[in-house]
Amino acid sequence: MSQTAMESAVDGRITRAQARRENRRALILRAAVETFSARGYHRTRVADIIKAAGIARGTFYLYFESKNAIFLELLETLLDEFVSGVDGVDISPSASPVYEQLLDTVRNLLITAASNAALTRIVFREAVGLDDEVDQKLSDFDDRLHEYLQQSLENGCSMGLLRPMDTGIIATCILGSVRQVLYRNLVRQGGLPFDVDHVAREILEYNCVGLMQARSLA
Amino acid sequence: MSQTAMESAVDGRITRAQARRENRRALILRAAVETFSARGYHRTRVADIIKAAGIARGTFYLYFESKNAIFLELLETLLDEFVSGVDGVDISPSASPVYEQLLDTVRNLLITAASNAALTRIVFREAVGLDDEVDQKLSDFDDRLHEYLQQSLENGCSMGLLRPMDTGIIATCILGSVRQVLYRNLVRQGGLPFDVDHVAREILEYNCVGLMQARSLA
Amino acid sequence: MSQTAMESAVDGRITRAQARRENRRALILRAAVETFSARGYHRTRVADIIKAAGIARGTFYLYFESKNAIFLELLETLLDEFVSGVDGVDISPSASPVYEQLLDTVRNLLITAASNAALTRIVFREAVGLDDEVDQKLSDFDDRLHEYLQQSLENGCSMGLLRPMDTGIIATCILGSVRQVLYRNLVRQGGLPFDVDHVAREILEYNCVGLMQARSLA
Amino acid sequence: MSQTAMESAVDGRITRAQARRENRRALILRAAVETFSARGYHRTRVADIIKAAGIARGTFYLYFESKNAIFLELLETLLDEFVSGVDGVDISPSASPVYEQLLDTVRNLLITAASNAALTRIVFREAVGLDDEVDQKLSDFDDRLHEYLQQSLENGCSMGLLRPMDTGIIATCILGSVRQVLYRNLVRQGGLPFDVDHVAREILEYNCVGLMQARSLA
DNA sequence: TATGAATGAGGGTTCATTCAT
DNA sequence: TATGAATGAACCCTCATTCAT
Repeated sequence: MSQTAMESAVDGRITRAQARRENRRALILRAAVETFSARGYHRTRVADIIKAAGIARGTFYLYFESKNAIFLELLETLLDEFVSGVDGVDISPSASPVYEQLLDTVRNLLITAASNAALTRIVFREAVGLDDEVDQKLSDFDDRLHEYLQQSLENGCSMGLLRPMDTGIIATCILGSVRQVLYRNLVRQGGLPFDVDHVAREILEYNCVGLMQARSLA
Repeated sequence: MSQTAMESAVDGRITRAQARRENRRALILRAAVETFSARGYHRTRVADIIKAAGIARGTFYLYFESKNAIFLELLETLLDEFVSGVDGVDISPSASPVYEQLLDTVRNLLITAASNAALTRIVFREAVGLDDEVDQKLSDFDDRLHEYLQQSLENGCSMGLLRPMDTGIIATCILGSVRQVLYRNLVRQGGLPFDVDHVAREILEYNCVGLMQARSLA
Repeated sequence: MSQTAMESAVDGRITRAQARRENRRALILRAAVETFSARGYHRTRVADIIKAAGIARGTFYLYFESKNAIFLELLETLLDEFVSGVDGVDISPSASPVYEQLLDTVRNLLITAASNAALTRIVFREAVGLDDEVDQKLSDFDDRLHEYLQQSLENGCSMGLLRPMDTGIIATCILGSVRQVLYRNLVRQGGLPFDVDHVAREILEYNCVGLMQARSLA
Repeated sequence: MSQTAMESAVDGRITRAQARRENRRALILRAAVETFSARGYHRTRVADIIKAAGIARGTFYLYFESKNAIFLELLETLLDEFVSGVDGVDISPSASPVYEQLLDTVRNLLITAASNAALTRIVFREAVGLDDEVDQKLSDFDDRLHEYLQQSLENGCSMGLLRPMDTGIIATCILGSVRQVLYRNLVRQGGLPFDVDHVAREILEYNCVGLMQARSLA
């Protein structure tokens, strides 16, 4: 056997081992998602996760440093997915209108949440207040969305597309309206599938024109 | 000493004892609010509360059945205050306009939250997922507000004051927008005082007319 | 008022105060008997006793040093009554036959037990193993009865009235047979009244016929 | 390694693990017997048992649900041993005489007690009054023995072997006589070994001679 | 790597007793 | 003397993490 062949054999072995390891990690992560989602962080014991994953106690700690660590990883994964669905606002002439971009963002958030229902449920249920690191991550995520929204709003205002407003407060309102809809659909209604498009349109309509009857001459 | 005098003396003693007891309860409740607010429910040990209250271990259990019970009582107190600020919608001709009533409700929620900052912080931070009873109470509260809002919206629609909409979703949006503002002001910004009136107006404006510049020809 | 009169007045006051005190003690003792009897020593809390007696917590400790002390006093009372029912064996010609004396003793034990049902129940249920002092008192009582019986048996043997036997073991048997009957009647059967005479005769028949020299002509 | 070899290796591992577990359980049970026997149930803390067993706190709960559970198991073990020594009465012509069967039963009880001295001591000292489940178990045991004895007595009476009697009371007497002898030998005399055969014969002599039909020429 | 028995810090609750009124 | 609020030592049990196999 040539050295090259040997190397690649070794590589193959390593690769296969790594794949095995990744599969195992994924297995445990899935089990953790289910368990955390069903029982909440504090009521979930490591024993529950390993039972759901069908692994031994010690094995858990070969893949994750602690119960807190696996939760943190799940949280990061979800937030990353959310963030990746939020594109920066493009105000170049060739770009789609700002409100179209906002619509896309809302839709992305809804879709991400819907396809990560269990995970989202955990975060909404009780990620806040767990520990300082978790709190920080959520705060950062919130801040990031908030800043993005506020910037978008300010751009819209200065371009005359949006009415004058306290962009800090309104950005918070927008975030909250979306967040609450997610919460109600995922946590409260037991994760039943919902009409993403309809919901997104309602949210957008609500955000753009508010509640009142169109004022012809306002 | 006449019998009447004796009786009132006894009454006095009873009243004083009751007052003492109430004071004591209040003392412990205050200590609990501080501790829960600062450290969160799970990281708060009974030891922390009694240290903050300056009482002995056993004394705590003289006034509250358990750590969970005192939390539940705090939660109820807060939710009751919130609920009491939400009046039913009055659509009689002599009543103020529906949007005025909504404005009052928003203001009331903001004020209640601001004057119970620590308590509100606890509820927002981690009341959800604590235990089934707490979850139920919070859900009920949410549902109550949601129903009230949805009913108001439907009234507004049928009276032609509001545009047609999916009142279920929009009620959720409204709730979320207010909730998020509270969260940001109380939890994130460390409870710094904020301009309730300004915030309420912004929220209302946001809810009523949305984000967009007035559409002259819609 | 003469000095003598005053003194006797004072005496009267003292006497009346003492009477009051004794009544109070008796009240608490009765309450303790009921509670201990119903729930057992360990499951009885001081709170139960004072509730049954209708007195305040602190009052209890004005009359008894501790929960253990009141139990000890009850125990002593009962054992004293039992002991007083056991007369020394009289073998003088003018005395009634030994087996008559034994019969009386058994009857006395039964009667004492029946008229102190609750108290006896406590002692049978769990006086043993409570603490060293209680154990000692019970052991002493047991020893005393045992010795008395053994002596009686030896007398009977040496007088040719009883068959030869290991008086130590047999004394124990006799004690046990009586004890078990009490236990069954008082503890197990809920303290329903029982026919003392019938039971005593059966016990005696059981014991005596077994112990006596063969009855050639019965 | 052949599949069969592998399987047996696995079996071996499982068996060894089970054996280890059983040993461990037995170790803790022994420690518990010692501690309960020496200090009594209530004065025994779980800390005492684990110190005696040389294990950690948590380990205890790996093998037993609670302090109460381990006591219950000890109790059951002992009562089972006692019960297994009590054979049903056989009145067929080929069977040994009824009184021989009773003799065996007494002997068995004595032997079981003697070889489980510490355990028996606990049960005698304070099993009664511990909790409802324990009480029930002891009552059931008592009832079982009592019924067995009463049935035996009735058989003996109807066969003309025994004199007429109140079999309920007399069964109680017999039980008590044996019980008291056990108590005296195991609890009071510190568990010093005793001459089982001699004691059994004395008990039997005491019981049988008393129960039998009058012996005309004995 | 996989296992699961062992660990022990941690925390909630009870209840006999004390003491200021 | 009577009260009952206050005390705090005592003790059971859980569960995240470690480690020998």
